Amino acid sequence: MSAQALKGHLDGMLLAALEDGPRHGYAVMEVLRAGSGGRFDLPTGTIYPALRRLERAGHVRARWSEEGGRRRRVYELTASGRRALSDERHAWQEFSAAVTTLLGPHRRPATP
Amino acid sequence: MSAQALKGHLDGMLLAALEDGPRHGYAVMEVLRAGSGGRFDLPTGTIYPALRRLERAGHVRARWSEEGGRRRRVYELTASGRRALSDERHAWQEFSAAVTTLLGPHRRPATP
DNA sequence: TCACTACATGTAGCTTTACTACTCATGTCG
DNA sequence: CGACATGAGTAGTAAAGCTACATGTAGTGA
Repeated sequence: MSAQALKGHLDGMLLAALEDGPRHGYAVMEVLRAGSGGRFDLPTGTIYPALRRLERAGHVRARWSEEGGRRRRVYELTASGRRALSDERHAWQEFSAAVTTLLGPHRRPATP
Repeated sequence: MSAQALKGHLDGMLLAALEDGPRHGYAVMEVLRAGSGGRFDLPTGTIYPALRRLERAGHVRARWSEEGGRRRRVYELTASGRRALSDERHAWQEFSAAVTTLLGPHRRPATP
């Protein structure tokens, strides 16, 4: 997977990972890894700053939770986050359709 | 379209635009615009540096052409460029499948 | 007990890549 | 003549993910 292939598409996936309920960062990381068949095995240096970005943007709300001596930062979608997710889904459909069209498949010239 | 949605995917599309024969930069630009239904209306500041990048990488070969007082820089795929295009197509399929899976569609909870 | 691994969060600095905002030049159409 | 499409290019900027690190707890196996 190219280094910056997911530039601009990560936020949508993070929001989607939070759609079914609040999750903490590490869990979000595993959702991405599992849901992509291991292709998106993102380092913590990617995931945590991205979540903070979404928090600053008002798309998620965060709180600390302590369970069994384990502190976790739990993120939850806001209304704005749901709207953003919907927008991202729409944008992704348009984007991926356009790229798929432009990228081929290679139609080899007819040999009559 | 999000500002840097195509980070990392542009090169493949440029290579694809050159697959059916040599083209100059401006023509490549129009292939992307037309082929995306107007969604990828990229500024020259994006397209020309990108083509030079591909040239440096050895994926395209460039030459000057003069027609009717109009100088054009014509780009052509190299063997390495064809390999790269094939790789990009494969990477795109994996990538887009993973994103599509992760992004949804939203399965709303059953209401029995 | 000690080491190692999984869990859990985070930051500083780097790199890549596309975008903005220009410059320069020719041909054509009103 | 002026505006616009064609055609190529650069300098500087911003964004976003990655690398490499720091920090700490809990569990597991030797």
